[in-house]
Amino acid sequence: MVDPQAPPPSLTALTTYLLSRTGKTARSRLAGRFAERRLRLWHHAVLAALADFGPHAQRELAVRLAVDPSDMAKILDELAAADRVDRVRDPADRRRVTVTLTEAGRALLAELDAEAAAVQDEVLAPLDGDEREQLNALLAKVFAHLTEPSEAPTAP
Amino acid sequence: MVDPQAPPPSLTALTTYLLSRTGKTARSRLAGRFAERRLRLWHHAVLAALADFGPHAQRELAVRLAVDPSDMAKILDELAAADRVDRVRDPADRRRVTVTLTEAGRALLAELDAEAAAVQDEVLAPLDGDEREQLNALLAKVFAHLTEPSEAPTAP
DNA sequence: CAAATTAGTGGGTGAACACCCATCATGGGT
DNA sequence: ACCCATGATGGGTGTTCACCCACTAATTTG
Repeated sequence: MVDPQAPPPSLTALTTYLLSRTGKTARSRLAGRFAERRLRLWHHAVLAALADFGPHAQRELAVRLAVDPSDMAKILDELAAADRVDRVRDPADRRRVTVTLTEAGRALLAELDAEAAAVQDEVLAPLDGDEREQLNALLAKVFAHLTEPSEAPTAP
Repeated sequence: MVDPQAPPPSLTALTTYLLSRTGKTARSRLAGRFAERRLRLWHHAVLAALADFGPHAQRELAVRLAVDPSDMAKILDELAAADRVDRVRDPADRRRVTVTLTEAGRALLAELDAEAAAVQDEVLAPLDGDEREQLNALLAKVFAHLTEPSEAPTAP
């Protein structure tokens, strides 16, 4: 009795295929949970960035997260409407808007972090603690390499 | 001098985040290469399934790859137009169409496999042979678990 | 002070994608 | 023979997503 749903072995033999598939389901499971709160993954990313790095000018946030500034404005609209962030004009440069995490925002972030951890537990269920560390270390290496593609020589 | 593009550490600490990001770039890099040939990832998957499992009824192909039958028809239209597959009506059941890989299809598959391997080499560049094996083994475990979610007890 | 630049915003576009439905031909069951 | 189920197909829908342009307000530069 062979599983008729089994994907072709020549694909499952590809690490990048497994990477892509598992990454996609992890992503979509978390997105599904967020959707119940009328939130998307970007909301989480923005809150996390604010918590990690402190207040940001809106444009800096957009650059950091590699989002179009126009899209960032919409994301912040939604977060601000729920009082998760404060947007105040920078008095020194009144074009700029400084975005700050509110207490409610910090609370929401904690909940979203918990959801993310729960999904991670689901996805990584078959791995024990050691294996999870290994996986994380390997992926961190790969990710670091992907985000720093151009390694310019240190200087003439 | 801090990289303003660096994602929040609280995200990069999540294995699922790394999984999702690296998977996404692997996917999109390969999709980009395929696009130069006017192909999409599904074309590769279909060819691989035919090579791995031999001729299929069209519907079985759709079920196996979890694609809507209607979309499968379109994919096969394109492959058949380029003579990569043969579609012949099953004489025993003339509703069915048996899909077979042609020689040209096999040749194309070899090229696409090579592209996939090349992308994989790019993505996994920072890992040595041992690490790649580890990563593949870990992901295979996770993937197997994700594709067999409901483990029903063997009998009442 | 005029001109060019930058920050934020609103609106719109187009590709990719997964889905769903209606239709037609065929086959099986009664 | 008739009715229902099935395989293939064409067409269409809605969503998500990244991206881009135009506009306003504010600042910097020459």
